[in-house]
Amino acid sequence: MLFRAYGPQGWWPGDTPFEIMVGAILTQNTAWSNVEKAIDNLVAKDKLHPRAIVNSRHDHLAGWLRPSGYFNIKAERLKSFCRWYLDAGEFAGLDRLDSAELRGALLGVKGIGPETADDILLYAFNRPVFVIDAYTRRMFARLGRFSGDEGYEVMRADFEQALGPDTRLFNEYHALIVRHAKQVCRVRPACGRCVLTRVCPAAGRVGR
DNA sequence: ACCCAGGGTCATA
DNA sequence: TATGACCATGGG
Repeated sequence: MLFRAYGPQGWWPGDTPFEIMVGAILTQNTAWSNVEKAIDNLVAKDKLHPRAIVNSRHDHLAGWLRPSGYFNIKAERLKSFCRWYLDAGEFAGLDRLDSAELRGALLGVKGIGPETADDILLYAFNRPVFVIDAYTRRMFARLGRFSGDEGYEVMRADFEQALGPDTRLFNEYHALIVRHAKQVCRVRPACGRCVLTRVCPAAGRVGR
């Protein structure tokens, strides 16, 4: 199905675990194309490092993050995350924790909610965690598997139980859903993309 | 000109 | 627990 159409995605876009984490925070409710611009700014200033970010002035950091939207909030979130990340011993220190501990620790960082935490767990730490995003909620609500207003944890548990603890599968599965969302909607009747959008001519309105 | 995007926090009831 | 306001840019 989706895999047939798009092939392996090899997600997440980003070369290092830290870059993946930064992207996960910056992409909150934001188009990825805008996140790329912000990350490019950080790279151009050689600031894509936790220490450099912690030491940056707020107005400078916010300026670099500007294209990704919510730049004042995201500057604070990135800083609080980087402070925590350094204190925790960066990747090596955190990678010692088991998935439940690591998830709990991530959720304790201001600015990191369930979805961002799971992006980081799955794509930066390669832990078997299934990411529930807006696309996934809408798609499976319209397919009838969920009503659309279940809690995040309920859906995550259901997917993880149904698919088994398979990091590579979780990785591809979520990536393919998002990949499909980038597909242009070809008018009606069966645009194929409408299961992922808020409003669909055929399926009505679902979820958040 | 409008709608939306790979959410999260905080205030309120 | 459950809504709602708020954050803000850029592309279609």
